[in-house]
Amino acid sequence: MNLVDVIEQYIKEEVNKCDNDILEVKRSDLAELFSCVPSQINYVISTRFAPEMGFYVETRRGGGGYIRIKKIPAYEDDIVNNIFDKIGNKMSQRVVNVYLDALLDYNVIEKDTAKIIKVATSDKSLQNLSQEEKDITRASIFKNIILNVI
Amino acid sequence: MNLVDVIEQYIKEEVNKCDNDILEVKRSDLAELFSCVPSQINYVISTRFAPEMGFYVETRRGGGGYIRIKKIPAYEDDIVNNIFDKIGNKMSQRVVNVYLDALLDYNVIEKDTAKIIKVATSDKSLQNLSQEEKDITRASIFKNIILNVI
DNA sequence: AAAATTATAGTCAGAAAAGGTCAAAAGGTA
DNA sequence: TACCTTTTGACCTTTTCTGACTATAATTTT
Repeated sequence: MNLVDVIEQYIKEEVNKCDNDILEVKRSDLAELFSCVPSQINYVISTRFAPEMGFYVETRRGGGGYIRIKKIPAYEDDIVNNIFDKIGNKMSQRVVNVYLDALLDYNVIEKDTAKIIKVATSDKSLQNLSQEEKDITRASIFKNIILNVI
Repeated sequence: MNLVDVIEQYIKEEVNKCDNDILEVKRSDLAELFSCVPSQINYVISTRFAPEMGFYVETRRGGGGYIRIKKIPAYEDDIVNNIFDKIGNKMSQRVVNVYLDALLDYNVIEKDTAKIIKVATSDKSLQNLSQEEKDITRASIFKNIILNVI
């Protein structure tokens, strides 16, 4: 497993441990913990904790600076509609996973179903298409499944 | 025996040795092991480990990249095997339905799964694509899901 | 209060570490 | 010979990691 993956997993676990799903850390502490340069942490944050991946990140520089990572709460009431509304006409594979996780969290779908949707919308299944077409098709498939199956 | 065949056999043995029949290797390691160019490995994968042959292959580029080869056990089933033999790289919506009915008939898949496949491969879900792209993508989604649910 | 210092975090470009593609050359076979 | 399969290599793309330099906030000094 890559360093990014290790750090990503660590942060996710820590976030889950926290009340309100808000974690506050010092970038330099993380860097030290994983023996890497501080900018590696920025790399992890930007590739794995972007808003479209279901996280809000706030930071502050200077003395007492921090990185605050918050899991975006899924709205319990009518999560399906909420997700549907948030979907634009393009979706990356990662974003699909974020929503599937949320749907699983709230027991809207089962693990097997999530797996099937994941495969249906995977880059692998859409491999003959360009990146743009992949993302558009993914969003379309996902929406249709939500409307017709869930 | 050709190099392709040697590598094919090696991979098959290794996959069998693995738990869950999932093998993860580095392309460069394989290439080194068999003293060949890395792209030879791609040749082996694409000619011997295609979905039609009962394998599911995922890869990842970049640092820490890999090739993951998964054997689909149920592929030994005659029904599945037969269907895969017949599917080309394009499928119309009608053909998808025919095969779904067959798979349902033989209890290879469940009703819910069939429904998701039907929606995912519908013209509606693929509406942004040309007819040709629709049919290719449909076949790809169909194969990938079947390989992952049976 | 202003200036200097210290403590953080951010940015960006380039190196490194993979895997992918495609076409040409080589080898076999009907 | 004509065709199909295999092998090779040059070039491409993606992902990760590193480090030099920049920006901002708090604290200390003058």
